[in-house]
Amino acid sequence: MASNAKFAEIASLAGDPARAAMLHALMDGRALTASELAQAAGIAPQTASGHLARLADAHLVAVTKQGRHRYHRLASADVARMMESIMQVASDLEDRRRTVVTGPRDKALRAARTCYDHLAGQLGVALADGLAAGGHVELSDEAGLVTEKGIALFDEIGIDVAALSAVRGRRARVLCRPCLDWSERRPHLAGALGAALCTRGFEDGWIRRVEGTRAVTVTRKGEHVLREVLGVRLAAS
Amino acid sequence: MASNAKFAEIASLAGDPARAAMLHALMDGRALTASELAQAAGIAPQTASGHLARLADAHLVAVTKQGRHRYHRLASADVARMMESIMQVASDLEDRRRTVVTGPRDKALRAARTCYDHLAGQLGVALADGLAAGGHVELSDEAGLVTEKGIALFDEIGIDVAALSAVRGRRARVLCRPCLDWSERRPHLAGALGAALCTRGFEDGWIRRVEGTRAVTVTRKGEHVLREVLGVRLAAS
DNA sequence: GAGATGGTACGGTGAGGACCGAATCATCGT
DNA sequence: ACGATGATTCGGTCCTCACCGTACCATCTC
Repeated sequence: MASNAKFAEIASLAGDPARAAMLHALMDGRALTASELAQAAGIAPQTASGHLARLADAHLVAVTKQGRHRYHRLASADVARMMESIMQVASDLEDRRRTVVTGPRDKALRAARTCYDHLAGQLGVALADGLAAGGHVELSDEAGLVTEKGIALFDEIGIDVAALSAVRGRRARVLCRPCLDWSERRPHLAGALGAALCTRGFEDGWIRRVEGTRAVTVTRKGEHVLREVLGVRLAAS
Repeated sequence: MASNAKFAEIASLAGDPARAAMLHALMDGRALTASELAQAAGIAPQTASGHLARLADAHLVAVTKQGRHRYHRLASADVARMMESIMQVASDLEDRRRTVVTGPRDKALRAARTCYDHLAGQLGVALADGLAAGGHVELSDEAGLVTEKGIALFDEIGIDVAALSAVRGRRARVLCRPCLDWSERRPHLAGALGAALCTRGFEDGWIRRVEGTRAVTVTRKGEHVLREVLGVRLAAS
């Protein structure tokens, strides 16, 4: 099969530690400059430049030129999904080998972070659990759906579920994808709905980015909304 | 983050052409011997042995010793999903570069093949389309669900949907995962339901494996069942 | 214009690893 | 027990590629 070569090419590109670190840094969905990515990977700018050229050539990252800066971002949601699925296998491996203890530096990341365009970590899982417990979504390891009740709830907070995808069924809509969380090993919300919730959260000030990382913090306002409206039960931090 | 190293390790393992070919050969879900995999990858047995040891160490493949043979299979559905997601990105790349013409040797594979534990290719897509058109499942790019009507239909052909997963909702069940087809670029059925349909197809003689490949053929009986019961419209081959 | 900063080619060095030949171990058939 | 077959280990060769020093191009600032 001809595509075996392409397969190996893609996997190999993601398989270099430096490139993996750069791709990892882009997983929050933002666009970063070449220098920032070089620093994230801990390599010299020239080296990073070479790597980024290869990643762009393979359409793993997209480049936007802006003045003397070149902004790099993940090329598509497909790439992000690929990264997630590799992370899933990698964290499985980590578990089986039972080597490292949870690094204290990861604490903020494990509590709440963005994963490309949606929320992950304990917050992401708690959000998914809360919505599932309230009967607003139904989730399994492999698929998910929004219920009628969920459609009403999301409408309340300004998310038009119908607009998120072509209308299909009447009773329920299929546009919420479960995404196994590598730190919690439980599904959280991804897909169009997960992205919309995350965006809404930033816009309405429920959550805020921690400068320079994928971690996010929940604001006081956010605590209230999450608990009262979305049924999220957050462990005391 | 500590898991970056593991990530790179996994991706790097999948990124070698020889190992990629072996993993590819295992994508039909069967277990193959070391020699068979060596031949599939076009390398000497000693080389394959080394590769397989590394793949097993990273828990990408699982090994079953049986007499003087050692059978290797994909370690988990997670690994298969990872492969699929990489294939997705790789086929995207292939499209954009517009280099190769569809190889004539791939014809059988494009028509109908297994993808780990479910059906793919034109057959897989047509099956998904037929079930969706009949209102038995609802599919989007990111999620899928089985309708009440679908539950009844699958019960008719001997698939107990309730038994496939823990019971959650009443109206619909979420255990059918869409899986983008790399050759058709349309979703087909994966997940527990996709696997069950594929198994049922082999057991009841609707489809048959083509020796030594992932391709499958539809039997005369299968044509009938697919058309009359499942609403599949197959293009004349 | 001159200087500063982000980013990109080019060349050489060094390490990791893919590969196979030869030898060894394990298991099956007779 | 003996040869045949599947599979692994060891040793050595070769090549790819990640990395950075140096030099160069592009853009912004003054």
